Amino acid sequence: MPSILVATIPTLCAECPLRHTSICRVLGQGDAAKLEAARGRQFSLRAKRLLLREGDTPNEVFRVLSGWGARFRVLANGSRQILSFDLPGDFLTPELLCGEPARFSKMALTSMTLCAFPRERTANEVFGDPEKANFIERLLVRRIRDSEDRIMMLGRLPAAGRIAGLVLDIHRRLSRRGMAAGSEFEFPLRHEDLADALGLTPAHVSRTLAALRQNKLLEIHSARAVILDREGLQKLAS
Amino acid sequence: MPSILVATIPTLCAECPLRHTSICRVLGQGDAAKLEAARGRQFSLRAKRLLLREGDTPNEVFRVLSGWGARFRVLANGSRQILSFDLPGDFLTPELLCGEPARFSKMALTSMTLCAFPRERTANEVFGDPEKANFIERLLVRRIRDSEDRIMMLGRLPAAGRIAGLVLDIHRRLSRRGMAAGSEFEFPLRHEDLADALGLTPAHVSRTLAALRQNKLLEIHSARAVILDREGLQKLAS
DNA sequence: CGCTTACTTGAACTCACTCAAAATTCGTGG
DNA sequence: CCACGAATTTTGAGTGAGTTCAAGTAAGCG
Repeated sequence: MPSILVATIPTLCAECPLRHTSICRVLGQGDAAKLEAARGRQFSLRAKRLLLREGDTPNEVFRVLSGWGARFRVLANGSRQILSFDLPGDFLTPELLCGEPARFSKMALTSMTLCAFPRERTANEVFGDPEKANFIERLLVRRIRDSEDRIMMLGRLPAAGRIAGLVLDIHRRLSRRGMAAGSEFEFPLRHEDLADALGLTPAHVSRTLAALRQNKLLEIHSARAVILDREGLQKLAS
Repeated sequence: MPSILVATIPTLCAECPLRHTSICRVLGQGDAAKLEAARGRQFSLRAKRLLLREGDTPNEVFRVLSGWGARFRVLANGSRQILSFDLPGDFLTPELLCGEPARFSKMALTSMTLCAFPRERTANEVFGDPEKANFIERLLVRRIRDSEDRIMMLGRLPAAGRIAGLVLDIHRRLSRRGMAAGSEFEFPLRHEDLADALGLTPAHVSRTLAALRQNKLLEIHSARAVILDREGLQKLAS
């Protein structure tokens, strides 16, 4: 076991760039002190560590401050299906607010920093107020939409289209958070992660990415992605 | 245009076997008169008719009294991806309660009978009361779960496993409603419907069903399905 | 009974997989 | 800063599951 670890200096909510968005806006309502009071611990997680195991009923929910994660399930035959990726700023596990056991695991893909919120207190806070409940409602509806987009991709698109769709989706999510410089952005996913999300094998992901690069559509190099031809990708992902 | 049509005698809520379940329980709370007041028209729909077109913002939501339907989207290349099947008793389009435009179409696969509820009034009724809102919340969470099950199937299972998983899922849903006689039940889906839901072609669905039949796992004949080996199917669908 | 729709089956093909080895990149410790 | 080992990516050859296209068969339905 290697020596550890960054003694993280917790970010104060008052100084957090994310405090006006997502769950933090809902819980803080513009008041940093109130938000700080709602928040639990803040902590880091190294790559490949599990944040949550299928069947767990965690007593915290989270917000991602930095780093990428994956939500996945493992089949009987041992293969992994990634259901979604967790990006910086995401509020994690709205579906676990009610205290049901998780139907999925969550793993850090890069090292991550997370803010934790006590589950039960947060649930009470949120479901006690129709307007706040509406926020969760929207999150759930968005997750349905995203799942169904994925179903479309898996059911009806060839490998190149699936990759195009996923990359565009991630780019859109990062852009909205100001985390993409135009068409270029961080992209720490390994081929194996892409494969497990898209129903492919790492080898075929490699070949397909090579083809996309050759056709001047998309470049992925050393944990960065560059969209060269948005139109073209969009067409592939119809 | 063929001559029409069954002058349906509307089922009275007081006599409806579904009145104590799902949305009808929520809206009626045991009082048939109250439910009758909440309900709008009741009507029939012939097979292949659209109930809803992608982009629509319908001013009604529905409950299926009888018949099967499909929720689907159509890709640029014209291919159809079925996202889910609507069975008798299902409450349709909880995600449209809020008045957002539909991201999918809905079609009757067999002839259907539906009860309509005015959307806006129902939404107010439901979201005004935390307990009722909770019902919708659960529906949404279940839909997420179902979508993610489908993602698993499409991403990681071969054709036989996908079919096994879908048939077991439908059997489970029908059983809960008392609509399956043990391991035998109505199954009006065409091979094309299965194919469009499972990311396959009708030809391959036919071949795979033949194999399942040969292995004494599952028989589908003239709109009926018989589960011969539940264990075996479950294993295929891991 | 005839027509349409759905299902089955065959042959050729293709996309993606498997298995394996080579090349590259990354992380770590010296 | 370099060197080493581990992880990841690339590439190749062979295979297989599922597709496409087409023809033939069976099953509903008016």
